[in-house]
Amino acid sequence: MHAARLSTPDYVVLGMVGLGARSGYEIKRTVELSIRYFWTISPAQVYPSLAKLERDGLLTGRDEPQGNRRRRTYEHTAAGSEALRTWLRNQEPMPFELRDIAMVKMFFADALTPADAQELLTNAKARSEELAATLEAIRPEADVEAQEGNPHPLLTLELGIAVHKAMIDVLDRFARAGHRR
Amino acid sequence: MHAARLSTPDYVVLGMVGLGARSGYEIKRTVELSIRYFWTISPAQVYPSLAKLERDGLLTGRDEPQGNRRRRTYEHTAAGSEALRTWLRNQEPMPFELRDIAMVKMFFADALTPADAQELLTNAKARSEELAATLEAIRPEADVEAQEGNPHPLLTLELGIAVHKAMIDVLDRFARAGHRR
DNA sequence: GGTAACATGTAAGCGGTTACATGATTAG
DNA sequence: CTAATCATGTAACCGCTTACATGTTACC
Repeated sequence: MHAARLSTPDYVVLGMVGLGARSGYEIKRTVELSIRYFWTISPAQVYPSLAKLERDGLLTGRDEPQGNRRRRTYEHTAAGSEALRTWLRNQEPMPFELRDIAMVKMFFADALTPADAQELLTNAKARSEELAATLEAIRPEADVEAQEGNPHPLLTLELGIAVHKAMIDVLDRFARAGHRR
Repeated sequence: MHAARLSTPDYVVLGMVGLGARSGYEIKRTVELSIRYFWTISPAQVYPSLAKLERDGLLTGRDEPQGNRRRRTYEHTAAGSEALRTWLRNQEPMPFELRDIAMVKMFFADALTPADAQELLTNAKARSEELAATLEAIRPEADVEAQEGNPHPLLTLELGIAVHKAMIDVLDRFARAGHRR
């Protein structure tokens, strides 16, 4: 029950249980449906994390098999809710970490012929357009959730959309400025 | 001399040599001054990577000590330039990978009191403002480089600035919309 | 009867960082 | 004299992913 320091993935698991994801499987699926564009998590992290959080007294688990299919569900303890809030309030440094191969390639694009460089930028723009469209597609659900009193998933969704629209704008302006030459 | 497949950090090293960074130390420093906001690299990667690229015949190294201070400098071979261009042209999938604790925290902010949630968003906004300002500060150098015929570092710089300005906008609109309540 | 989804877990490996180790030169 | 910068490297560790292993239930 004594708390080894929790990692960010642990807090993601804790947070998802707080939002109603009950089993490990559901946590993983919910991550895919929501925060996938700024955080990912694999089953090999989720299950050990749940076990650890339960050992530390931040979650209570109970077996809730569906027929013969096993299933373990979790809920916050009081300590678990408090640990999540403490982490959210805690003003640790939050470096903006982006590892983007497309940006790296664009940075080095001078090594290419103008035509090849242009193609690279076109691909990057297409990628952002696809991502923005994908995010727009889930906006209705986030809207509903916002009207039900939790506007923050909509906020992060809008941040994602805005980021990609901004990138599209810059790439468009650059192309029009005629750096192709 | 036979090529084990190169990783992205290897191509970053190769690309930096192409842009004129000569020693391992200089490569590391140049990364810090330029692409740090979308790619990082540590000395423990740079030196083995240089050795590998030389073994593979993509770089030629020569010892160029400065006084008694040792120093090994590198240049592209023809195969090295070609390998870089091939990689830049190659249309591998380039997933947009962002791991951002601030976004995660904002996503879960509903677990906080409105006042604490607002503070979280204020911090996120401040972070983007600082980053945008830092990037703006190096714009003059990128402008000069663009006028000298390599506009791509300026492009990636502008992408970074635009991304953070977009985030600031969304966070401002959200705050004004009065979700604090 | 087969595929997809539900469900949980482990083992091995990889990519990367941190910390360490060493030493020369320059600027204050 | 001392701190910062230049310069190169290794060893240990860690977080995370991939691949594997197993079994159930729902749907076509």
